[in-house]
Amino acid sequence: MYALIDCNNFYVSCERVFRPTLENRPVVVLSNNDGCLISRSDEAKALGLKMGEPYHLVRPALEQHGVAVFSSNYGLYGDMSRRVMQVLTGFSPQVEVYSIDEAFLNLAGLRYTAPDVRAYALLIRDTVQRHVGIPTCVGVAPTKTLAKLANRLARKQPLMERAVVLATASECAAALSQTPIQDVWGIGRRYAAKLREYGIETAADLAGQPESWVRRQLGGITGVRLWHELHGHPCLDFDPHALDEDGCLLPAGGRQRRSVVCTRSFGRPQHAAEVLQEAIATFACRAAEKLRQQHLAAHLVTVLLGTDRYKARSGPATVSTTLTLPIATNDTGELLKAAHSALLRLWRPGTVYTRAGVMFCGLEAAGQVQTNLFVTASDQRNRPQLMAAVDTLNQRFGRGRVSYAAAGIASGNAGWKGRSAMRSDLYTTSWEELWQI
DNA sequence: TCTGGGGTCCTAGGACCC
DNA sequence: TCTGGGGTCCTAGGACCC
Repeated sequence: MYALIDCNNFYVSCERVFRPTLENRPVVVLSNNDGCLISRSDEAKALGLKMGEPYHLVRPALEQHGVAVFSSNYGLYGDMSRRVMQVLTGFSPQVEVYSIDEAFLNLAGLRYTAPDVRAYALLIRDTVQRHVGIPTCVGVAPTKTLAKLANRLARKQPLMERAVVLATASECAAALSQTPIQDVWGIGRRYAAKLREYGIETAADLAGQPESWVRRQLGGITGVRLWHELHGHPCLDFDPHALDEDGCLLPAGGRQRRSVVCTRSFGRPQHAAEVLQEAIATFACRAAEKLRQQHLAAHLVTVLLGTDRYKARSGPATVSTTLTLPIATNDTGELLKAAHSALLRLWRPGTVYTRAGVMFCGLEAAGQVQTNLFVTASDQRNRPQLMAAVDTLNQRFGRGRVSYAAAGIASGNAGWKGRSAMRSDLYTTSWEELWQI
């Protein structure tokens, strides 16, 4: 049996922990650049506000209804997430962190410290609420896909009872027939529309089709796995995170990451090469930091430039180019050089860009990098120590405290930087912004 | 003026190898 | 009538997740 614990309206719930007066009031959190609505309280959902709606379009309605609005504060959400996951490690030795706000627990072979599975699920829920202040839903079932489905059903329950267990075949069957096809994990908008054309409206309808038909319609093996999962046969990997001696989750999961990305929309559209160069350098520095944090090195560097997605145009909205480095690296200096030449290859005078980004692929474990015949040891001497020193300083004194000049001087008026006008404080991770009572 | 960011997996087709 | 078998790597495109 797997349990899926999912935080309710996670970003909004994080804001409410530190602003309890926002309980029972409509609250929304915006995406980067204050662009879209990406988290809504139940009250905000009841007002008809939709996921992903552009802020500038719904702003009058938000003001009219007195909705509390926050820019996103990933420093805070990341730390709250870490706390939630930490609590979950007390309920199973096998925790798979699936996203910032949800995790799977493997319950196989556990002796519950509760009368039955449902009581255990509720105990998990109550403990997260009490220790971290975040409300959750718990779904328990024989496969991850069914646990997802159980979790969705739990969301409809009264606040204190949000746990659903699907143990028997009849419980699973009832849950399948209650679930609209578009709510099944792995069925997105396209597949849902396609399946509805064949008269498939619920998860039960899909499970009732022959396996071969599902294979043909739903992208081959992916569809077959989904079908078996709905029938209660686990097909998806469970990748528990390793725990250290203190029971803390180690950052790297079972499998190695495939790519590390940093992309941003600009506060205002940009065309000048020097400005784009500064933005790209900033993103490359940030992504290189992430590489080192995860002990990875990259040998493919991709730079992306995006134009207005919502304007009529000829040609693609995003252009990109990739450079291959002879040897994988996580040295910011080398990655900056590569990103810079990729940018020069891509940039066209007179074009107005609204977004840009840097992507590192071809990842290898740092320290086990395949080298080549023509590299001499002195090329690399002291560079890892330099990077480690830069990272240590920035960790201790704040991000960007020590930086490359190519990334620009923090003047605060760089037009490419995104808006974030309504960000709450970093209550739990910054000495300057500690929660004040 | 104004519409996010960061990921994953799978398939098909082409080019190439022995 | 009629042209093998078994592979790898890369790219583009499509779908999905939160």
